[in-house]
Amino acid sequence: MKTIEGLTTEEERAAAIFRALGNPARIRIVTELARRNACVTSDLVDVLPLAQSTVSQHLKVLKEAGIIRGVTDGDSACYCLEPDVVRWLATFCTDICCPPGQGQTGSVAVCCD
Amino acid sequence: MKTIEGLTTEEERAAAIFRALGNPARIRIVTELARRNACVTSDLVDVLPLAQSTVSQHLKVLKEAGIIRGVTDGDSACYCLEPDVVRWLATFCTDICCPPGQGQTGSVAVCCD
DNA sequence: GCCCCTCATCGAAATTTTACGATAGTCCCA
DNA sequence: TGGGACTATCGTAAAATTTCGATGAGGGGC
Repeated sequence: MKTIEGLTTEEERAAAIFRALGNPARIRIVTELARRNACVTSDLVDVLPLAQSTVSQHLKVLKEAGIIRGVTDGDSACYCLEPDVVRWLATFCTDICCPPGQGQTGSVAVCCD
Repeated sequence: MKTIEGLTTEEERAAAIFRALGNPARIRIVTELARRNACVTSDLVDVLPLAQSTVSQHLKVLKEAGIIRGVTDGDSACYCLEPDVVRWLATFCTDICCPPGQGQTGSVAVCCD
């Protein structure tokens, strides 16, 4: 993938997070963490039809993107969401539709109809 | 990529949209469309350091994910955002942090500290 | 008609992602 | 000390993505 110069920090961050979330298994992990508040790896392995090593790999991707947090205390690992990041992402999406500083009710117009 | 059975429709849709947005060039296209409201392909080719065919490919991916709309009237092609989809995505993210039906101020707790 | 401009699609090469089994590390319990 | 449970990492094979140049389709102007 070619590097796009001139991207803002926000855009780069958003692309990285979107990429991490753009996989069915990882979406499932995130929604499962949201539902349970916290999971150990084996919980997620039970939920997903994937090998343990693959789930571990997905967890690594999510962790590197800052979407989840994980602490390995001894022999089990506890994962949970990083809610601030998901909230930041929601704001990023909202800002695309209703850019701040473009009028109070400003909303992106649809051009092609 | 393996299919994950048991995904909800929402999760599948979210994964598809996230995947489409998980690329710096496509994020740039989306923010550019948000800023200008509408662009023809050549506008975007000028903004991105990529070949015209590559930009066209990215536009196709975004269109197939339902994120943008494009009409080809004769010679030029006009693209714009599909704001409802982006708004839906923002709601999806918000719901992960603050799941509906889990108490009024319900927010995902952080487990690992 | 003929050429130019704009854009989409095709085919191919390089890179990245996805997935698995095998392996190694860490802790707990007997 | 030895074995079992739980995870992370490594190596690798298959699949998908990303990018480009070349080509094709469609309209407008000379």
